[in-house]
Amino acid sequence: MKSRSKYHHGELRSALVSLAVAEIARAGVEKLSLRSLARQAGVSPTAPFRHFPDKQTLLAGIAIEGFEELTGRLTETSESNSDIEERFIELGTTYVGFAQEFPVHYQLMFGAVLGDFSTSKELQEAAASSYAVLDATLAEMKHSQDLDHDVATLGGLVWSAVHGMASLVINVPMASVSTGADAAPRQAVKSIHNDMRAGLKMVYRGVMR
Amino acid sequence: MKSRSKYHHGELRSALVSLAVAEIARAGVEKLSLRSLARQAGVSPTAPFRHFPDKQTLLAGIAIEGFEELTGRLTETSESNSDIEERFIELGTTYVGFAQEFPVHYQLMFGAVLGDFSTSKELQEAAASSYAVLDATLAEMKHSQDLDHDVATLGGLVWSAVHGMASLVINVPMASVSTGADAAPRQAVKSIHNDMRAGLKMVYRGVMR
DNA sequence: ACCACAATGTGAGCATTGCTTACATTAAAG
DNA sequence: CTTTAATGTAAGCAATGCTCACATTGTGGT
Repeated sequence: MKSRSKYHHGELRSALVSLAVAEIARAGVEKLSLRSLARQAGVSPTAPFRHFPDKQTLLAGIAIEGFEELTGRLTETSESNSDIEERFIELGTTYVGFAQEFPVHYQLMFGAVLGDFSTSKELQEAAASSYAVLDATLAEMKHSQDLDHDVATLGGLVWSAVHGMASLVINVPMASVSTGADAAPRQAVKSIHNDMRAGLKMVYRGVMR
Repeated sequence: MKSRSKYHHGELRSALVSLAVAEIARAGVEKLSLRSLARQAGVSPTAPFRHFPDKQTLLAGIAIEGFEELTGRLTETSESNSDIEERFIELGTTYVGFAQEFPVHYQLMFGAVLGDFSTSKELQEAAASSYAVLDATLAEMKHSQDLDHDVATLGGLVWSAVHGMASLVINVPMASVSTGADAAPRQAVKSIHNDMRAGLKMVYRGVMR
């Protein structure tokens, strides 16, 4: 039960994260203000500091939340696909799908705003968990398929392609550029996005013998 | 000749851009301060506003500078490679090479910090120029090679892979993560980076019939 | 050579921000 | 039920982005 007096918010931490994500989506990370978040949450300007030592850590919190969600999705995808090639491809679509649904999180997870992850052990671990799922699949492929390139190179290539797709789907700076004759790039992105499975298959076959 | 009195800086605009790039590389875009730049340039705190209406525009200026440099490099690469496949591959290495040498610029050009490009016509045009070079090569490939996929999809795939490589080479959040057993991702990136040509060839062959 | 004028830089100042420090209230544990 | 840790508040400081009124300088038209 909740006390009538709202001296204690009760869910401030998670409320701040949600509000921050919404604010970033609306106005960009550049104009995010802790005080504004506090106002929206109906709390004093200094209350947020009881949950995050500073602004950076609040942002890191969003990234951590993102990695946790991503890890969950990747794990689920991995477990529900026994065929290795199928799994490989589905992991890619899951990855890009996540980026689509959580653009703000993704941007914090892979953008340069957060700088080096070394400042937060929690962040490092959350990120490592996500990559562990991908690594596992890669390792299995190494044994179950005849690759003509080492797994490291394969991983880099695939990761590059998938990560690139995700980035483009999110940012698509071209959305504003391609208004006329130069609409090709945008269509390209849209196309590759619409037919992600085909795209990954192409990469896959470029690597396999 | 320069007047002895330095009431007028003379090169303030470009000086501010350089200083800003250095500052971002050192401390991140989050703690960039116009006043600090002014101090470093030895001018009053309000002087920068004579060259940029606001902070965002200063950042956009960096991105524009980046697109100009990139366009120049891509053009040069394109002109010095007559063979189409060779050109295709070299464009990719040039792209990633640029990202490596100008990480701050790249981050502003393709990150989410700048939001929608629609705020600056100059930015839109600078970006369009860069993509024009890639589009041209893609269009030529369509006619000189037998592709089993339309050029739009091909463009998206290649752009994704190259852009992804560039992003990873720059950010490599893993640089801090992979300190122990999970060093695989980093090696993957390093490998794909070291052997960029081979990587692009894989993609290329995945797409070609 | 002059001088009006646009370009560039200055100084003071305002609202807002991140963050600190000292204190208040509440929830939880003993 | 009391002690204590968790959580929130109030006041305040230095720094920032930006505006406005004013100063200085370079430049083009006569």
